[in-house]
Amino acid sequence: MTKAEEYVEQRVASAMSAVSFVGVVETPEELLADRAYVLIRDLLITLEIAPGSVINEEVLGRTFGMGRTPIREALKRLVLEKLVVVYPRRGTFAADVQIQDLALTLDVRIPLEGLAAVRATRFAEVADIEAMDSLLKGISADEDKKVLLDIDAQFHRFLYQCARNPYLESTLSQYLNLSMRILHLVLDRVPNLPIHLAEQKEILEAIRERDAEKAEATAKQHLVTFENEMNAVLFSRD
Amino acid sequence: MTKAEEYVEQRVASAMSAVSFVGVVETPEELLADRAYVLIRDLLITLEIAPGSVINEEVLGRTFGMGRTPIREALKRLVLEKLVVVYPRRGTFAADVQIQDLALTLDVRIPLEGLAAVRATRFAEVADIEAMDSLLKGISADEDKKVLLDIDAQFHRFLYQCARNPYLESTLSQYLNLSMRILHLVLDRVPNLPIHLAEQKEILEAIRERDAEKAEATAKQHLVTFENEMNAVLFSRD
DNA sequence: CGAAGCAATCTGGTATCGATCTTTTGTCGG
DNA sequence: CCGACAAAAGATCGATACCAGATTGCTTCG
Repeated sequence: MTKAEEYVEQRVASAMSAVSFVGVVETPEELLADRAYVLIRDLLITLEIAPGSVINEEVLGRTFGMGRTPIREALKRLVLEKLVVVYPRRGTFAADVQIQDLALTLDVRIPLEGLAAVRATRFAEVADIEAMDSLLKGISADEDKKVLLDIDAQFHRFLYQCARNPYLESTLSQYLNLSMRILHLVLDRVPNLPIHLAEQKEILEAIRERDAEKAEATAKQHLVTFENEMNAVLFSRD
Repeated sequence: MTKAEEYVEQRVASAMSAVSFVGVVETPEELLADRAYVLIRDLLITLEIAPGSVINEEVLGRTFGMGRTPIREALKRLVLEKLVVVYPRRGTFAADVQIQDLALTLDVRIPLEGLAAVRATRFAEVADIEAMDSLLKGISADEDKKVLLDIDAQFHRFLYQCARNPYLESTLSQYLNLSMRILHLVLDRVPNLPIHLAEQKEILEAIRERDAEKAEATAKQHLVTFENEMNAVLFSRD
């Protein structure tokens, strides 16, 4: 076993234990390919599999206790989401993170999140809004960064669901994954996540008031803020 | 072999012969899975595989002269694009076309096509614009509907490429596929495709003049026109 | 006529073979 | 002795064939 393999296996093992309580051990009811997808995706997003590193199908399969087929299906899916790159008959790699990709993905995300916010003002149910509201209110700004990040992702997924458009939801989810990966990349250098929390409360308020224009504007602004912060961090070091 | 299988096989065989001149027979350089993806996708878009009909992996594999694995990978990809539905351990089916899906997909497409048009005004090269222009000019409005449809798709793909954003391009391509499928559904009832040709010329003109605002507006309007036409046809029969 | 059981069928997953690319090693020439 | 080219070994994904699990539909028996 090479050093790269050992590294991956070690990282994967820790991730497995972290999610082991989610799925029941003795019931392989869910599809192995789906399980593999979630596991590998999270390893990529959290950078536990570093960008550019080698991904070996057999090693992953052995680590997860499954064959190569579910792994392959998961990887093919991740290729479409641009988190993984496969060079035929050569190897599979975690996709590199290009700083220009931040701007490219946000170009797409910004109008779509705006659309999602507009639709949410029409379709979000009061109960959902209140649930999200209490979640946001229950979080103080001095939480752990990982927690704040998780809340951030939850809020966006909530927004996508409230838009009641499965196409929009799945497209935006993919882009959120890409953004989360970039965020993890500079996680220790990003200064203030609390501001995101405030902006999210503002978006939620606009949805509650059924103010489509305000919801769209604040949702877009939320991403612009994010982009500016990222650029400040990314280009200050460069 | 069931009747459904015979039907699919027959349809597939005709499609194979239709594209056989494209790929060289003796050189399996390209990946079989990619070839299978394109073949099956086009069969779905052109409705040669009817919505709701059964898709049998083995039958497709035999028809294409390959095993089940490439077919499986292609189908998994098509599931993500929502052209195919798989019920685990039960069967695979061509996704149904819901009339509401037209509005849902266009909701997403409209802002993104606008974005693509805006970006195209910045990044499109003169040579590309001229090539597209001569293609559009060379087509008269009384061409065969299938030809006009193909031109329409080519124009959109051209727009996506000129936007110089691979994320945007791949996302929009998926939505274009879905739209093309709906278009094929009502192909014999849709009245005037020539108007699309005129609108496309207008979009191209805006790009040539580097008028971002006009390009965005006309690109969006192009889709609104499409939506109105579709709705007129779809709901008039209902 | 209804329910239980069996057979057929299809996808999910594994193991294996094969093709291709990379790397290493060995040889030859300078 | 060193460098370059060539051949062979290693590694990885691509594809196939086979087996297993699950669901469906039919058949048969009460």
